[in-house]
Amino acid sequence: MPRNRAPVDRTEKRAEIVTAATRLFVDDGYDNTTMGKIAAAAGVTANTIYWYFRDKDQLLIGVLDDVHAQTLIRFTALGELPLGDRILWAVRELTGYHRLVDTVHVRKAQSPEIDDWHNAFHSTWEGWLASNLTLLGVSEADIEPMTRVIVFVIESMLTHPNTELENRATVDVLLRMVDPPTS
Amino acid sequence: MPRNRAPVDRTEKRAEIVTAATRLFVDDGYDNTTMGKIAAAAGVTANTIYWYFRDKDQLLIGVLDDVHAQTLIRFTALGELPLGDRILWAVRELTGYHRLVDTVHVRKAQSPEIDDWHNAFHSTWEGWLASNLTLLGVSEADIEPMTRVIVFVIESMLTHPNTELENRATVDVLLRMVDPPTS
DNA sequence: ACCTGAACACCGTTCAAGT
DNA sequence: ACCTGAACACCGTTCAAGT
Repeated sequence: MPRNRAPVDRTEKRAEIVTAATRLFVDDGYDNTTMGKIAAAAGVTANTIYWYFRDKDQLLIGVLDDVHAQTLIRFTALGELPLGDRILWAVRELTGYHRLVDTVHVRKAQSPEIDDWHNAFHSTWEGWLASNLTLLGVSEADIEPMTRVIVFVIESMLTHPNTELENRATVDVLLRMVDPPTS
Repeated sequence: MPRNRAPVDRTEKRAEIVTAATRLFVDDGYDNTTMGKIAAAAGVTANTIYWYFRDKDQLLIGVLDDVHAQTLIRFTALGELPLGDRILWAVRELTGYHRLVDTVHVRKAQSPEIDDWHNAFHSTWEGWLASNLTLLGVSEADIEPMTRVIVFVIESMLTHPNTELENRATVDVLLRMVDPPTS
């Protein structure tokens, strides 16, 4: 019996649970998804999930990490694009996950781990945006508030779905903050 | 026995339940607040609440209507102020209700009535903002997306608490969209 | 009309017991 | 180490019964 047999199985089983939970959290929402449904979709019983995750919130973090990692990979694979196009790409890519966004905002008040995850999420994207704004010549003092505004608008665009045309218009007026039209 | 005795009592009892629910939803969150706790705080048993509200979501709507109505009254009582100051006032006033905001965003997917309430809320404030932007000379085509951006940022400011100084800076750069600095 | 005690169906989580 | 059946505590909601 090879020494890495068990660990590999464990990783695979964990991944199956995360995959099942992701689909259910995304489609039906966190509250409507019972541990029993997730377990059934992963081919185990509800209490087995607790061998892999401390509780339902830790499973949520597993889902968030997975979704975020995959999004980061695709985001990095994007070629050079103007800031507005990158933002629209991210909105298009993440709109399907709007229920996860709302759930994180509710549950970060209950779970320190989800609060940490949420803070790290904001740090990651605010850091990326800040360096972009610097490159675009935004003054030092404006970087922080502008970064906040842009992240806020992106998050809200996810949770308040609009048409592609409306999103384009939203991002256009938003970036006029950064790069005012030379009238 | 006066004919309006019962209706008056009913209104008062309903108000007591709403008051109790408001405090608990705001302080502890919707999920952590059981019907039993609300009932105890209002001096009844849990099932009595169902005589006044169809279910927990309808009680949430009762709470939202109450909080929103009171906020509207205070908002109207505000004197003439620049747009930025009015926005900061609203943020200051509503920050304490950030858990309600997040809860509405999660539950509007489950309850058509809460979805309706949320849409009406956005309509009210986007309408008010749109007329303000028109007065400030914003072009017809920009009104709608700018209104969206401002409402999005206000909502996110509530759910991502910052210092008063940070909020001031956020609103300043935000309104540069509306009124670009004459450089 | 209004209120209650008791019950129902369900859910997240635990635990003793198996392999 | 991994998994399960059974149980526990709890919750939103219902209902028959009272006044």
